[in-house]
Amino acid sequence: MDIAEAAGVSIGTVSLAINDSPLVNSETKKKIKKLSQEMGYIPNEAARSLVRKKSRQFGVIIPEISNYFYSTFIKELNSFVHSMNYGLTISISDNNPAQECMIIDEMIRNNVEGVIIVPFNERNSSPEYINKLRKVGIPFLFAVDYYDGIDACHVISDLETGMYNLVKYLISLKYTDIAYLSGDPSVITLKMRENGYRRAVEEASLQSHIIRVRAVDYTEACSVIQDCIRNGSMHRVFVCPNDMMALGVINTLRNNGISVPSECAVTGFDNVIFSSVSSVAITTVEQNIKRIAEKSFRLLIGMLDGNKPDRKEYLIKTRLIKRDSC
Amino acid sequence: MDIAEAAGVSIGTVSLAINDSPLVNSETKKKIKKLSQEMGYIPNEAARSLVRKKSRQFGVIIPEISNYFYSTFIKELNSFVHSMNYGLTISISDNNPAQECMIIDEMIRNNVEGVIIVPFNERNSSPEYINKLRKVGIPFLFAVDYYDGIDACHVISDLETGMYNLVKYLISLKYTDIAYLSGDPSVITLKMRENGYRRAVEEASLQSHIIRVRAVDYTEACSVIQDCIRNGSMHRVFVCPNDMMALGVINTLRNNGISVPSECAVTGFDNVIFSSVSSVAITTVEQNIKRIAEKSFRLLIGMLDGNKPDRKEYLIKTRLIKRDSC
DNA sequence: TTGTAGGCGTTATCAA
DNA sequence: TTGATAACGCCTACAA
Repeated sequence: MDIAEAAGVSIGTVSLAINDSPLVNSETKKKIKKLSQEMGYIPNEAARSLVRKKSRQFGVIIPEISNYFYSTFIKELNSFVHSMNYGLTISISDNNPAQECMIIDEMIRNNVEGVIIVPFNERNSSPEYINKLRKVGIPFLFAVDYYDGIDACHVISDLETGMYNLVKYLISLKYTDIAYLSGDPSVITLKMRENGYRRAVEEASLQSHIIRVRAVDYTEACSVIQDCIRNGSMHRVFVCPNDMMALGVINTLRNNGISVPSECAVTGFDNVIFSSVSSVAITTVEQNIKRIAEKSFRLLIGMLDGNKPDRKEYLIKTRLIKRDSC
Repeated sequence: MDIAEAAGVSIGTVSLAINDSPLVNSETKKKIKKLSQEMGYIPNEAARSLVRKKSRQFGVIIPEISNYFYSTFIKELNSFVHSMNYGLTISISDNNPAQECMIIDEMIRNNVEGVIIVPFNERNSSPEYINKLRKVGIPFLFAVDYYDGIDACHVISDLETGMYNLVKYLISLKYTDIAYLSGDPSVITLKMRENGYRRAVEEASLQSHIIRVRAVDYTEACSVIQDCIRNGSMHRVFVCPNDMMALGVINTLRNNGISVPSECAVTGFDNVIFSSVSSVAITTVEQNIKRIAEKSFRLLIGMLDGNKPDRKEYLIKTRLIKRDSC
């Protein structure tokens, strides 16, 4: 550390000054800070974290990054983490358990102080590798979704109530023939939505129409609706578990000369950007991504201070957004 | 290191074994590996990088993450980096020079071995803080865009040729009244597109119609087209510098009863997902994001081995995607 | 208020 | 083929 000799003090004093210790004379401190500035000194984080046994880094794992929902989550989380003077290590599992396992190891190697895991959207039959985090004493939790069988808390949207309210709203609009495009119900977040639909429809003593789709995406939505049109098995409303599917439904309907919403109503879910960008503004349910990020972060920070979360499940309120597609 | 005593060997031998050194007896190695597995040993990266002076980490800076273009770039880059057994530190500048400056410091502190900078989309009047990287000897380059005045190479799409080819294609379709929605020409990547438009139109001796917009986004596109309709200053084709704007134009036209493409043609740029998701499939120009990521990465890897890039500018070919909006 | 010295977990250089 | 030991750069007692 050449600043030491340049300033004519010992290396220990420099360290104290750099870290703003009150022990060091303010004159000396000023001199050292000025010098270190001039010499472009930048401390070595590896050495620091080695001796302090703290990295001031959090880790977050997401299934994919080129997905507006996840990337927005990252954006929000990133700003919370930075506002507390922590760094955020972002890792992408690519919907792959093996990858996720590797990432966990990586995080441990790098001494992150806490991990937020956003599970991928497929069944993960054996996520027990996640327990490695507990073994080495790194606090962690799930956000947006969770894996069954891991003892950790999770922060997710109250999807069931969200969908329930949406369908209730449809019913209040006097719709009675309401179909739901549902994916694999073994995926928790899809199951929750489906439950909301079911509950609302049953309460109103309406017939439930669940159309199973193989994948909850745009293309699949298009082809399913194409089929419905061919078969004449149309419904007055198509409720979709996400906005991309709603968009697919709308585009397919319109391309077949069926007008939305006058002949056929459609709703989405998530309120990702496309909602406002569609040819007809889509009625949808907004997930409060920022709030999920914030809550996860606060819980994690709390766990660092030894505060165990007081529940296993934290549900974040959703918001019904009424637009023009129904 | 408790593995050492458990295995009855010295700590140095354990280190060798863990790192698969051929110096150590294969029996011993096997025993040590087995033990370290059982004991759940995970090496401390901070200590490692401290002594090796290598972090096996690259850094990438992007302006925002909840943007399909950037997040796709990250996705591609991430997989290249991981395939070479490096880690990728992803940082978000949030379109903020001060933030970008802090990130650079952070990367230096963390000893990353190379940095890829994706500049933000506004003028950066004094990006000289980036030169700190050079001072400490960390190789870096620009991708997707670049800042003037920094001596580094950049890997970007050949946007000018891309736009030129698109407009030539329009001309070959016998369109003659072609307007261009252009943003701030002091932004390099917008300027390049505009130049392409100009060149094609001039070569064909057509009148050029450049409509300046304040921001190159969806809302602005909508309001500009709304104005055109009001003023009766319509054109036969609206060429947009990106797909979101094209979507805005199309939706506004259709909502005003103007059919696309029969009355009015529209084109986009970038080929982000929306292109195929619009009510009418948008003719656009694809940027080869994967190729940009790959080339940037290869150059950076090369620089680690002391290979100076042989040029300052690397242009990646774009691809014209003919669809239904014209 | 400042200097000295030990140690964080690992690798690398010798010597054995 | 292995063991001992000195770094790596920084922080932190404790001593001065």
